[in-house]
Amino acid sequence: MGTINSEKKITIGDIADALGVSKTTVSRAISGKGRIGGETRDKIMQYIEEHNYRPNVIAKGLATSRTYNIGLTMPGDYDLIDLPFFQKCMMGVSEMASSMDYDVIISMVSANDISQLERMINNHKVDGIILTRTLVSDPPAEFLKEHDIPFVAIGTSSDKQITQIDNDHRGACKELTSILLSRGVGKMALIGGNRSHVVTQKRLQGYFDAFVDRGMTVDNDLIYLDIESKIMTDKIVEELLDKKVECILCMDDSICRNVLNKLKKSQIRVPQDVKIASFYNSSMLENNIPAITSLQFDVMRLGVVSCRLLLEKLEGKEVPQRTLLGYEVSMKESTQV
Amino acid sequence: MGTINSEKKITIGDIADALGVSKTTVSRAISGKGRIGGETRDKIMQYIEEHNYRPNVIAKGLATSRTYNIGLTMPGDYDLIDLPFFQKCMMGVSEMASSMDYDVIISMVSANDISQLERMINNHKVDGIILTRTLVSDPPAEFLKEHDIPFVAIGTSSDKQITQIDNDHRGACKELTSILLSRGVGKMALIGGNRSHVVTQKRLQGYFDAFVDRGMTVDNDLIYLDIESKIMTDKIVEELLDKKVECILCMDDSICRNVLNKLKKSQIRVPQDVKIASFYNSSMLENNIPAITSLQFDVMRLGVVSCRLLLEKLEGKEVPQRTLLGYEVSMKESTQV
DNA sequence: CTGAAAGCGCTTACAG
DNA sequence: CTGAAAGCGCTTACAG
Repeated sequence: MGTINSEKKITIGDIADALGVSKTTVSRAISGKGRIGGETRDKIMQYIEEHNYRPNVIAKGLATSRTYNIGLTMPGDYDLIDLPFFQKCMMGVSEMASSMDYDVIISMVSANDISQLERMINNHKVDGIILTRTLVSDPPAEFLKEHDIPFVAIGTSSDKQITQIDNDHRGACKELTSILLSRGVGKMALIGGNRSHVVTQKRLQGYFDAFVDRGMTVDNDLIYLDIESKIMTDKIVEELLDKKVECILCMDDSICRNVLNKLKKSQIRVPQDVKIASFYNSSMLENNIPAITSLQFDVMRLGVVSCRLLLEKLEGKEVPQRTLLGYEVSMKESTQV
Repeated sequence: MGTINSEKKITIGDIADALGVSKTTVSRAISGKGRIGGETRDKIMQYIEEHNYRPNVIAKGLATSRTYNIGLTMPGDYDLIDLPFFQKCMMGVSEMASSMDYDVIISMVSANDISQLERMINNHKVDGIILTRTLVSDPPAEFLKEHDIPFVAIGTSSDKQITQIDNDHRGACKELTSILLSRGVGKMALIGGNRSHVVTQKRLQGYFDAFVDRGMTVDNDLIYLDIESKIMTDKIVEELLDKKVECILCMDDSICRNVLNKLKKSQIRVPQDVKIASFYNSSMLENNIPAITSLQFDVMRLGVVSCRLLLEKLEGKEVPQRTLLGYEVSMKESTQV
């Protein structure tokens, strides 16, 4: 370990001097661009290897006006911070970026404060951006478009100009609903969040798709959206129990948890008295007793793929405007007949 | 918005030309370093304001051999990814960094793979590092020490050379234990995780402190450490019930959840049959029915403070080797007498 | 108080 | 196949 720090920060110039070649030649050996003799290159590469030379990415960036950094937005809202979704995305992004010798800079944004994002752009700290969610009115996306910054978004947007990567929520919801219908679960309620979220619409469509597919009609009285509080959830669950539903489909794990709590308080048993399933997974639900039937999405892959697409975009390649990733349906005790 | 992009990337040279001064002078006006005439400065600052000039941080970095980036390690282990702890730390770090015009680059590390960290350092992408946890044998910390990279660590380490920021776990555990003892809860078990983790030791000490303080003796038969699985937890809970404990103290929220699940399966009521408390908070426990008594730590502040200390260190200031942050004891239904 | 010049460590036409 | 030179956008002794 004494050797590690013995010769510090050797530069392209040092190599050139040591080997009696020009800096240009060294640069070419490293980048692989431009013609260079095989012998010369080998000599240089060997020296680099032996002396553990690492190019200064900052200097390279200044010369090529690139940073080899990509920005990743993370939600700054306090209520979202608990969701492992964003952390898993980040893992995927980081893994892919790292493998391509890029680094990822994070930026906390909320709907009404994108100042961190602005700073990052204005300071020219990144080559491109990954947005970890899409909004109906999307200030971060608007800002990036105005400033001509390459970016991709995890999520779905109606804006055709935005490169999007998302799970196939619609297809997944359709499949889960279908499976339950095929098992004879008829009176099936659906409760979900903000209907102005794109994902809410997708889930709703999937639910409808399943009924249409089987030639059945949806009972609109069993659909409740825009649920925003535990209190609302409690009230709705009571209504649903009065209506004697057989199953409650929850659009996400958070709503599902609230439903489960309410049922517990009301001493209703799952799945004996009512079945439960969730259109989104989380470890919380898996660990529940009974385990909850839910859709499983590979969130880390979402990060990997979106990072790959952004990097391709930065290379000037064409990328598909929308990429849909798969899912799994995980049937558990909570929907057992 | 047409104006936003109309004149792109103006440089210090452009300003100098436009105003008939030298680049040196412009640089001085911006940095505030070196003598400069009031009028000249005002003129330059006004121009900057009007033309929305933003210095190129990369170029500045190359000239000063700084990056204005700090690195933040995040655990790459899949089992830790669900913990909101790291995300909250990140929020705090990001907020402080941003306010000082620094950016934060993330790096996923696990005990047996610090290659991302190495890359970041070798590529000279950051000025310093924040480690979000400490390990008994700590490869990331060792690496940083060898390479002389300034860093601080969130957590506690026996290595006196490491600048550490941590919650006062010992004090907090002592206080919660004390409160319960003072309420007459006598037969109180303690169960926790890996005893080679520093935090486990701190919590254990706090528990002992409380007994010693009140002149009571600890029953070692009620202490179980190195719990690593649900199965172990289940077995231990059974033993504890046989021993007729009045209360089970869980060292963290994850263990606590497993205990609660086991109790539920065994139809043991909380708090009527046995009381429960946790030495660590999480929204999961707050939302539990009944709500669980626990220690509350302000994790975001941990991030803010550690970032502030790192930045001070980078300025060459002396910082305390160890900083302890406060806590709150949150008494809930689960320990009601 | 102000400026010309060198330098940070790389890349890349251009010329040979 | 190789090199001298200019340039990326800043900073900072040094000289005036």
